[in-house]
Amino acid sequence: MRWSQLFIPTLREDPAEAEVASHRLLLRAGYIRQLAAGVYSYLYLGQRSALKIMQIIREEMDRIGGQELYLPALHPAELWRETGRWEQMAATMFQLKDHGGRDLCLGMTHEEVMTDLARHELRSYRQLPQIWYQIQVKFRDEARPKSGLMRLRHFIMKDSYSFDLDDAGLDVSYQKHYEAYCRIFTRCGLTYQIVEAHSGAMGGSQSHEFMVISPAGEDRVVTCACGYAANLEKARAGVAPVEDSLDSAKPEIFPTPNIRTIEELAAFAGVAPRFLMKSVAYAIPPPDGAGGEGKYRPPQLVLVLVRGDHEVNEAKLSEALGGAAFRPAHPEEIRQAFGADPGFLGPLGAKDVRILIDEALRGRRNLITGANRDHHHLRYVTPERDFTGEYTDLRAVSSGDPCLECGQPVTVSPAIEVGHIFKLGRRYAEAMGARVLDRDGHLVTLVMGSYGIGVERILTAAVEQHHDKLGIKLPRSIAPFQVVLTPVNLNDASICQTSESLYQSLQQAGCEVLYDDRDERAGVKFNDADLIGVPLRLTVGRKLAEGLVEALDRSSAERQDVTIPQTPAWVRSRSAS
RNA sequence: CGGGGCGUGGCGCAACCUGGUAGCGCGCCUGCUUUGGGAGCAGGAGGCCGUGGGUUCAAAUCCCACCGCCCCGACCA
Repeated sequence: MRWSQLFIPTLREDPAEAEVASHRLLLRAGYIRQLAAGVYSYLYLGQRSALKIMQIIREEMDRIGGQELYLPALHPAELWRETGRWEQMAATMFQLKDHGGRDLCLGMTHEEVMTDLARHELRSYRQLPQIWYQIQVKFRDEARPKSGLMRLRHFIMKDSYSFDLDDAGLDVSYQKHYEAYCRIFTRCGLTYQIVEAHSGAMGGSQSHEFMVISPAGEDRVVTCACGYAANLEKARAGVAPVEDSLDSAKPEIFPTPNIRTIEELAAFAGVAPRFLMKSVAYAIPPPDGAGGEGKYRPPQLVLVLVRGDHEVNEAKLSEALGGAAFRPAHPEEIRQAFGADPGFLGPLGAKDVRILIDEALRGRRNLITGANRDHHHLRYVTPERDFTGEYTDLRAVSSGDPCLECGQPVTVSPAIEVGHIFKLGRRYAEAMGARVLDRDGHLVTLVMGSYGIGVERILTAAVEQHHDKLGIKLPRSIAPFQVVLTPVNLNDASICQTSESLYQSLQQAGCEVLYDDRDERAGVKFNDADLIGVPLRLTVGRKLAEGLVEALDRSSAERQDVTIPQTPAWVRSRSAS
């Protein structure tokens, strides 16, 4: 392609709204332009990269026997009501009405549509297993789109769904996806980490996420040198033992005027935060309609106790509460149940409150905690002796905690989620009646898996992992072009002629070549080439008299002179497939 | 949804506080010169100052409301 005829709107300056590197560079390099918050147009270069990513995904999905479909993005509400997700997902789903007032939505994922297809068409165990996938736009009304292509309201996802007769079949389909995903992310040039994941609102028994460690990431992963890796939502770790005083004193109230935070309390009491017990109050609202007409039912309050220097992990809390919806308790509710303001709460004397105690507090004694009286705390509080509750794992792991597998300190790192695989089990098939006859002629419910990859997130993560001050350094496999041909001065007849003929021969050799035939000064061309991230650059100029072009590897900065006849072969030897 | 910031030619910004015919850099167009890391000179095009209302002789500027975008938090498949 001749650059002079292409639309590659590079920007000399950083756009003001872009903060993270990938967002800034993709805008500057002319890959994308914003239409609205979380909605982007993919321009020529961006689309070329996206198509390469999608092709890699397609090849690897086909390789595990996946069959590509294309399903509607516009869904009738009834389908989502069948699984209860019309209401459950309402906050992030684009819901709309047609002229006749019928409820519709824009698909945020396709479990319902795929399962609908399966229940209508799959009749017999002989048809199983099936893996169906699509590469489709998804819509999510994100509360807060951000960081360019990192969190979008409108994005491309490869989503696949497996249908098996039994759990053993699902294990096989899941494993195939696991391996396909490894190949996909490796081929895209990403350094990634596979972590145990929380399956959240998707439901299901087992789940892994494919994460790219990056400061721009929104997720947090816990990793250990021994290989343990998990999403922070799910991660577990040990705690270093704490030496409590062996004093057998009874709880004793003491005044703590205006001391509301753990830090203030620790300083005031002259002890480290690990000797404090933090009390966090949550409320579980009663289900709608419960309790009869007009009868107010207060929410169930839950007091979560963690060590002073620990944080509550709400994903774990959700699990501990059996998936019930919960929220931080309101100040009035707290006053009602505890008789004190937040900051002075504790487990002693709380009325009608369920108490959950983090495992890290097991066996501790003589702790300091709130007295349920404003401006007062208690010391010498010992769990079991002074109060009781349910022990469970509720805290967020932090860097330095000992790994449960090997005892070494774990690390918490920010990461970009590029892929997620779930064992869904029978949840959707059961709700929607997707069944087949088994060998014995019995109707059995299908066992499903669901597997997603964010196409834009691969591009974003690749830019985050591969860039420098000058611009993008995309891996060859997903770069929009393999090589940029840069004549230093087109007014020089021999440079011009050589470049033209080199352009022809590179094309004939099957190289994806971007020919910078613009009437620009060399500096402009070099800077643009560096910015847009084409892996190889061929400079036609100074050394032409010796019959040489200068080759540059953008990534390694390695330079090499190549004779003109050898150039196409040299490029091909360094190009992706 | 809570907190903060910002909206002025394509991009980055100034003018706003202290009201009086809108300016700078980059980019764009034309010509000449130049040509290996974002050239020089000369000439030129391009702006409902986010939207609506109000105050005023007069509003980009002051007041009110709304919309949009960004950041932090909450939320998140």
